[in-house]
Amino acid sequence: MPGDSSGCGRPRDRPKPNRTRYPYTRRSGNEGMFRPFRESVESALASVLRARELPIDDLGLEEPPEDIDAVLASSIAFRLASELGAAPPQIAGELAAEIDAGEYRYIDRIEPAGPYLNFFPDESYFEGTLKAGQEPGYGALPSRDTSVVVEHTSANPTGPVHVGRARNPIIGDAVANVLEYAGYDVDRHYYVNDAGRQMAVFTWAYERFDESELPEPARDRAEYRMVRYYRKGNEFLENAEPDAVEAAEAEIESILQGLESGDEETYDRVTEVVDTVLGGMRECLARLPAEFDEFVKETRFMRDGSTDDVVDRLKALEGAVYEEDAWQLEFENIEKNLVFLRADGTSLYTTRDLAHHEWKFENYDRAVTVLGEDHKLQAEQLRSALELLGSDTERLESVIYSYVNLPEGKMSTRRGTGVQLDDLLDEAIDRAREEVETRLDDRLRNDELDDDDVERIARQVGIGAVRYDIVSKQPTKAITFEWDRALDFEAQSAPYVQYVHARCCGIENEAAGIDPELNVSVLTSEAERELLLTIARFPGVIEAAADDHEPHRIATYTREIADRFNGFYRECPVITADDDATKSARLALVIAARHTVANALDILGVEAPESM
RNA sequence: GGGCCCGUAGCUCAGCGGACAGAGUGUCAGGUUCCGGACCUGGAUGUCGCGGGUUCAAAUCCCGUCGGGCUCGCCA
Repeated sequence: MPGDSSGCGRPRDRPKPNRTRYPYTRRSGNEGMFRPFRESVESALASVLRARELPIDDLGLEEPPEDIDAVLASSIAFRLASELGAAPPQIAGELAAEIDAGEYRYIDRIEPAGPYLNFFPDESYFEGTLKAGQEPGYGALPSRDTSVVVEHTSANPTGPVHVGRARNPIIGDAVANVLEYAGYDVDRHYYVNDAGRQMAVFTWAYERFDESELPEPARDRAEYRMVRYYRKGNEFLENAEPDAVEAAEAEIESILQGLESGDEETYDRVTEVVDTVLGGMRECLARLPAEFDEFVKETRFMRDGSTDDVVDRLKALEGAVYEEDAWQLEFENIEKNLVFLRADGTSLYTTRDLAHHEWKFENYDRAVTVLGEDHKLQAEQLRSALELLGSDTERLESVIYSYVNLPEGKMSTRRGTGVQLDDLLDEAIDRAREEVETRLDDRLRNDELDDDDVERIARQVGIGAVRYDIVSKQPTKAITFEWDRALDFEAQSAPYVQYVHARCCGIENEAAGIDPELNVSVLTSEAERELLLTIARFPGVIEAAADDHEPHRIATYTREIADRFNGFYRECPVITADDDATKSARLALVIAARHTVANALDILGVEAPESM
């Protein structure tokens, strides 16, 4: 949906925080040749079908199997068989003969292969790919002039980020990245649940208990110090004398009421706790790194009156009922009612989230939310309620992931069970460091890594491996966390791809006296051609991954291009090639491959080391 | 019990209407006087959970069934 749908000042006017990870990409992109080639194929097919007065709504386009070096194929002949009363292979042959490939850009020839039509690229396709690949921003698609807010993580500020939730920032960051590469104007939001009962309990506990009553924090950082109050408070509420619990509940209730009525003093008390804990959590997330343009607090939508407004409009809806001392909304296709106002007049999380999402719709063209599968029902209710309130919910999309569990069960901040993300990252870095050090002795390359390099590589490889492991799988698949599996650097992992990038850098460094040249006429070997074809596909992969919010496709692609590059590396020496023309052309190919790998890794949030 | 998600090689996973179901790992056998061996080459390995159906074509869509996860709070 191009263009502006609700006209309004967008937050993109605000200065963005410094996200230093993206040194060159996403601004000066180059979309390369794949999509233009596909357009040519589409118009070629459409034209021949139109001439026969056949429908053109489904061209049956697909990518051919690996052993066929066509860029695209069509299975249209199957669909026409009954209508034309001929066998698919015959139809394919006729169609191929009726299309004059010369009339269409980038298409060299069209060959029937049984029932299929294969579309082969001409030299300009390879030339254009090599040229586009020279640009650091290769792969990034043209601007769509459409703003998207990606909300992810949004973990309650109750304590350290544990691995159970780690999928959220990792998937969320990659979804935001791939949308950015696909030409959307992206903002990343963390929605802060600072108005719920959990925060009232936390605030009460923080004020009620003294640090001397608490155990040592597991780590010297804000959220680790603070979570001790939260756990202590919850333990108290479960085990203390009834009178004491009652008094505590009264205090908690007064905090909730204070927030609801907009009491400044209450707000300040809660905010102190929220901001302190959140500050620590941000430091943890920054290690991934997952950074945000804005932390949006739900109290904002209570204080500005928009939640009250939503409540009034909900009450006026046909499905609104007052039952069992609460205002509820009935849905046609969801069994469970949405309770949106308690008898005491306080709102609920989803009520505030409705106001939040209306605000998103006012400020962005589209909204994507990354959330755990346990929130799925709530998300469906939210969508339906928004629809009833008059929003166009086509603009809202969810990415659902299932939780990472321990072999022994769920992780819980409140109970203090689970593996902290900090611990996982530390362990990953430690194991990566060991790996670097054991490999130090038998490195072929003579480039003297110093201690800082070792530390850098350990961090890039260790954190990269954790991210890659999570982002490379479909989010809907359940994961049981096991240390050795999560930290396996062999397998299909980040280091394998990172190594290709480092190899490219190594070659480029050695190639000091050689100038890259965009001369595909000397890149004739199968390995060179296949690498170029793989590079050419990159923008198409980005487009598909962005359309479906599936960053794991980028991870699959990184393995393919890494395989292709290693094949090229084996067959085709660059520095020691026979003649200068070959050296220069191959160097250009290495550069294109490096940009492609770097940008694919960038989308995944994995660093691309120059040496390792 | 109702709803949703997942079930593909021993293990971890791609593929999600079309050309013989693919990788990695593990296992077996090999490869570096040559740009980075965290690499590469080759062999072996599958009732795509099971049973029906739709289709010219099903791992892919539909129905049923079994196994696992999530969910069905005036929590978030």
